[in-house]
Amino acid sequence: MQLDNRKKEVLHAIVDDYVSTNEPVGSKSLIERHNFQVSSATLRNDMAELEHLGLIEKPHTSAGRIPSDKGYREYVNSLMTIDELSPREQLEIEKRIDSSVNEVTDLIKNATHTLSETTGFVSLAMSPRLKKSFLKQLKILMIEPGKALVVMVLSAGVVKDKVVRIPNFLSDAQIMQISGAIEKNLTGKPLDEITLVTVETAGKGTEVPEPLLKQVLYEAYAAIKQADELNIYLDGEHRILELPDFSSLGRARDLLGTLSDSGMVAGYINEMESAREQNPDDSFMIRIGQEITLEGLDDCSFITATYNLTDSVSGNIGVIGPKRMLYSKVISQIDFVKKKLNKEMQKFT
Amino acid sequence: MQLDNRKKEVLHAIVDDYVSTNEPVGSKSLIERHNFQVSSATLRNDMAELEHLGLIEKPHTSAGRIPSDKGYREYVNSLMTIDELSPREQLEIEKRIDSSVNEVTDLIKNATHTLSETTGFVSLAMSPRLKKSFLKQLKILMIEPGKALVVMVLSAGVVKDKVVRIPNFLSDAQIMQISGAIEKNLTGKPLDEITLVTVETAGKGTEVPEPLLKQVLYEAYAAIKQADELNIYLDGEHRILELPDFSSLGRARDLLGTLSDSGMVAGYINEMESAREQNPDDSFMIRIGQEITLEGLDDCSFITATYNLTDSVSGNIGVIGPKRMLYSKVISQIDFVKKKLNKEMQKFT
DNA sequence: TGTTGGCACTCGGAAGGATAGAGTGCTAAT
DNA sequence: ATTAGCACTCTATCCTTCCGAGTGCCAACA
Repeated sequence: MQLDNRKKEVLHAIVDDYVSTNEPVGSKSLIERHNFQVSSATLRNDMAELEHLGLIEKPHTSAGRIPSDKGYREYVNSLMTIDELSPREQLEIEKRIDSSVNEVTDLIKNATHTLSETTGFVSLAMSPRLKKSFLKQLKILMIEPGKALVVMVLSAGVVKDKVVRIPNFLSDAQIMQISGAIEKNLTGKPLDEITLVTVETAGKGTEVPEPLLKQVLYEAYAAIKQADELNIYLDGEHRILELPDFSSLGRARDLLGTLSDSGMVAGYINEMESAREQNPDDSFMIRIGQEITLEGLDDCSFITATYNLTDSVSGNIGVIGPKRMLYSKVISQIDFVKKKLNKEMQKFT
Repeated sequence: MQLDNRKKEVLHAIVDDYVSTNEPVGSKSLIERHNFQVSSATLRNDMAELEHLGLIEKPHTSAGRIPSDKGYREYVNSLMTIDELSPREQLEIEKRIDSSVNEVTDLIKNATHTLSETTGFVSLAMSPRLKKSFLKQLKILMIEPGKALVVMVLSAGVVKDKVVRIPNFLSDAQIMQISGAIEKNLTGKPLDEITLVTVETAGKGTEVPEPLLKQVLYEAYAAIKQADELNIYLDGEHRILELPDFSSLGRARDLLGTLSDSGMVAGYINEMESAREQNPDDSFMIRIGQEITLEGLDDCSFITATYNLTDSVSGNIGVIGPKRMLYSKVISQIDFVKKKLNKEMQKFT
């Protein structure tokens, strides 16, 4: 994109003004609010040019201009500068993220909630991708005849469990034997290398008769697989209704409808994440308007950062807000929450 | 409330018409849609009377009438008849509630989701009140130095756990000893009779030095207390935006804002539940419009039923919808979901 | 060549009637 | 107790008008 300096400034100013006023911005008000050393006619020429390039557009003939998706994109990529949060703001966030929790999940929910409160938008987080983490412990506890609890401790400091059904007449001792065998043989293996076959092999040494053993092993396998399922934590959905951008109701409905399908959202985030991994420079994933392929999010921007629980185990946290947002501010808020999250997570690993 | 038969019919007809059309209903359209053997003028007199009694009201002078909260109340208490769901509808619900889950919590979430889909409203459930259930098992598992998992199995067939911090240098054997002592002494005690003192007494017999022991016991106590905390499961919040009654946006915002505070909602449901326990005849709790003391729910009705996990352990499931709803239908839907839930829950106990 | 003042033109939104229609309450007759 | 008839009320809708912010373009200028 070849833009001379003044045109860049004009685009910058248009985005700023539109973000703060929610009104299409015209050449005259641009002159009034900013110190351009040229006349409004000159800006009009520049604006015509910017419109020609598809960076801004008119809602109708005799209105001012608003940034297009492409305009926001240019703004985000090359125009804006990101400041650090003020100490006050940092403190506020630090205070809200309760560091006394004992489980990673609670910490993430906490951070998500804080992020929604700080930005005023919908926030969301993806649970850590645990595929690369490995089993540190696995115990099967008898709950009652026919029912057991599989407890797994993962290298990332995460504890997962699942109630499973087992054959009625298995004894406590038998279960412990199986449990021990699995633990002995699978400890240290990354979750994504554990298959049904691996588990069955691991259980070979025990003296439990074949069909019963097989069932328990299958349930253990299912529990392990469930441990690395991804979860989405959403927060502050109601805030979307407070934004003037969504006063149209239909928009808000579509958005909330889409968000209620967490499988879809998780899929999309994964997609974004793999795109980001191509460019490891980007520490944020930013999708603006139509760039988002989820239904009902055309008027939104979707910004996430990647947090790290360990080197190989990461997840995402971010917000969904209107395209018309203070990008630099929101990005630094997400960034700070992410950093705080990373810091707190070290305690668990 | 003294109403002659025709006036009852008139009120009934007004509610029915208003529910189905969402328009204030006038005397003339009443004649058209129903077989009243009298003239519209007569109905006008009746309607004036009903208005005088506060059962219906006019949005403005020259409009038809709409039911007031009191009118809906009268309708719900004495006018409507509740039909069973059709076999088709029953089947639909049976099919949606997945009975293959292994945990009570999943079952409840499942039922809540189904209820929202069937009614088209926001649905919600309260987790079972476990105070009266008793401890069947309690195990403390060492996760790593300084960290342990407290696993509890309750009489109601519920498994709860919590990660807790413990003194770093406690050995596996010491933990097992404490765990065994607690289990031995507290098994069979209802949760609401377990206090910090009870737990501390239970731990007396062990050979673990005092301050360390005390810390572990405290953590165990906290885990037990956490087990009977109440949770709210919400579903289908976005559906509220599809209802014409909430097209005003402000209403929807307030509603979703209130619902996002689950502590508040839980408190309110508990309040309703204790009111219901005074009249054990009522199998439903129905609150209409202003009867609801939660902020932002003045245009809603709140209907819940009580499900039973065991005789003494129960929770609630229901919906929040617009006052203008098909009460009889919604009530039978909730009732059926509740019955199905009760049936499925037997598997767990 | 880039910049500027000037000007005619456009269009949406606010403001102000006018009108239709559904509904009401009241009165007098049955 | 019920009914027909009628004058009255109020909202929702449609039209028109009008204002003003904003535009594009042109001719003049540095």
